[in-house]
Parts: sequence; C-alpha cells; structure tokens
Amino acid sequence: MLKLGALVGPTAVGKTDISIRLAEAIGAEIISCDSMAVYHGMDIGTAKPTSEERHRVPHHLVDIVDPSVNFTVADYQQQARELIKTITARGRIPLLVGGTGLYYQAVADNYDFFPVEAVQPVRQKWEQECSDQGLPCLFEQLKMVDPDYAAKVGPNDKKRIIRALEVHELTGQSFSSLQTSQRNTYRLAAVGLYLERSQLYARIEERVDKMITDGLVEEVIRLRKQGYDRTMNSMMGLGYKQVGAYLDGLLDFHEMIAAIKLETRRYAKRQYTWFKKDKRIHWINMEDYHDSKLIIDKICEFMDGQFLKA
RNA sequence: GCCUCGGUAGCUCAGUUGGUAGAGCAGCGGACUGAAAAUCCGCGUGUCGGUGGUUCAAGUCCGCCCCGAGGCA
Repeated sequence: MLKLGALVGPTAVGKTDISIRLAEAIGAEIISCDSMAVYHGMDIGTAKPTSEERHRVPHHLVDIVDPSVNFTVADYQQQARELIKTITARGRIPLLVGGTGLYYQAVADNYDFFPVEAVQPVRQKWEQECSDQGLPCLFEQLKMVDPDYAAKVGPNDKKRIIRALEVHELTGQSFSSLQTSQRNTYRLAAVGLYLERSQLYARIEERVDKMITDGLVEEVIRLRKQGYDRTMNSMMGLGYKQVGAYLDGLLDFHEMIAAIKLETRRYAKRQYTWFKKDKRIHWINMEDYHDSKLIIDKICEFMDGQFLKA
C-alpha cells in the first residue's frame, strides 16, 4: 500500500508555511488540494505558495489549467492518483495539502467516478427544463427515479437535483446507487491544523486586508480584460466573486471587503464541518505550540508512526 | 446642576390596555461523489442597565442610582 500524507485545515490557518517545512523534513512533494489554486493567473485571491516556496519543495496541481476551464473533482482525483504513484516511485512521499474537503476525500477514500463523457449537452437540457418548468418539477422527477437521494438533498438544491437527473439519464441507474468508494487504498497519515474560531477569524481579517493591498482588485481587472467572466467556476471563487460585484457597481469598496471576510469565515466553518467527520485526521491545535518547529516535530512523529503501521 | 430622549440577543432595533420577549444582520450546527472557495438544510444564543416598590403578575407603572446622546444654564 502506498503512503499518503495529508495536511488539511481551514483557510488562513497556516497550512502553507507548515507544509513546506514538513515536506522538507520528511522528504515529501506537495500535491495541492485546492480547487482554486489549479487556475493560473489567480494568485493573490487564492494565496498560492510563493515561487520561493515552490522552489524549496515541488508543488503539484497548482497553476495547471486556464481559468476558463471547468476543472472537476474527477480531474483532480485522477491527476492526484497518478502523482501519488510517480512521487512514490521517486522515493519521496506524496503530501496532500489544502482545504478542499471534497478533493481530499475523493483521493483519500477513492471515490468511484463512473465514466461519463460529454455531460454538457445533457446538463444544458436539464438547466433549460429547470427554467421552463421550474425546479419543483425537476424535483418531482428525481423523486420518481431516486427517492432516497431526493429525500436527502431536498427540493431546493438545484445543482444536486440536476446532477442526479443527468446521471440517471446517462447511466440508467439511480445516482445514489452509483456512489461508492473504498477507504484504505493508501496508508494514510492525515493531520488537521486547528485554531479556535476567534483566532482564525482574526487571521482571516488580516489576510483579506493583505490581499487587497497586494492587488486583488487589479488581479480581477486583469482577468476580466483577458475575457474571464463571472459565469466561469474560477470566477465564482471567494474574493473573485465579490471583487467582480464591486467592479460591476453592486458593492462599494468597503462592502466588498466586508463581504469577502464574511464569506471567508463561513467557508472556514464549512471546512471544519467537513474535516471534523473524518475520524482519521489527527488534529493539532496551533495554539498549543509557541514554536512552529515543535509543530513540525509533532507532525513528523505522528506521520512516522502511521507509516510504520501495518 | 436642571430638562429631554435612550439603555432589551454579538450589532441595529421591535415589543399592544402589565401576563417572564422577537425581527434583520452577525453567529452556531449539519449535509456534501464530475460546479465544492460551489450548493443546500437547520438553530434565537437573553441578569430586558441596577436596585427598591406597586401588583396575583413588571421589559411595560412609580422612586432612587448608574451609563450614553442632546438641550438649557
């Protein structure tokens, strides 16, 4: 079984700094686990590692696609799996670092993504039907073909309702019956970085202010000039969305900043919710250590223990 | 010093003729299998400034005190 390290946690908790020093300490290469860092040209708002940091340790799955591409979790999973193999073959340890819960889970638990090509026309058909007939109508149809999933998602989750109908149409099977995964395909050593809410929120506050002074608004102006617009997944990212609203005159400057901070706090909360339920994650409270060197030591010790097991 | 207005949830405020309180925002909890930094679901969290009194019953009426804003001196 291949070894796989993971360092997860909410945004702004301090993953980047720790990850680089950890990677140096254990001889790892970093596989970014971040749904927005995959896009090139989006640097400030995604708080990517600096080029200096990327020289110290190889980083993968950062800056790999154009912002107009709809990169998906299945793309991510496939590439991450490949990387885990090649990094291992080089005699190094693959280390997943990031805060995108679904991406982490898809790799760590080996979600099965059934092959479906060219979903776009089918999805567009359902989108169209939704605007013609209304969401309740789609929900009724979902209840017919997949009552379990309908009960689970509820009548308002348009994205999931459409996805489930789309998959049913393409495969002839109910969406819920296709959701399978296998735990334990890797020898996983997962660490979560934790900070109490009030402290994390203070860091978010600082980080957002810094993004603004570092030129987030200018970054979005540049992206727009290059033709990337708000309909693209990349431009729906935190910060990019609110700066877009500001540029369109929907928010004033201060409202924009307040909105980014607010949405970032909520995002961090959702990240905690996601990672909390994975009981394999070993949590480290950053506050318990005065010196971050001690955090690295602690994580190394934990990971060594996990990798030696079994 | 006197007068007026205000003090209710983290914030802004509502609260009928007295029946131990409710909105928005914030916040908190949760879900999540090809958009996931997306999307969706759920939850009022309270010394009603303090203290005495009237009353079966006080956020609500009365006295005193504290705090804030404004006005007159």
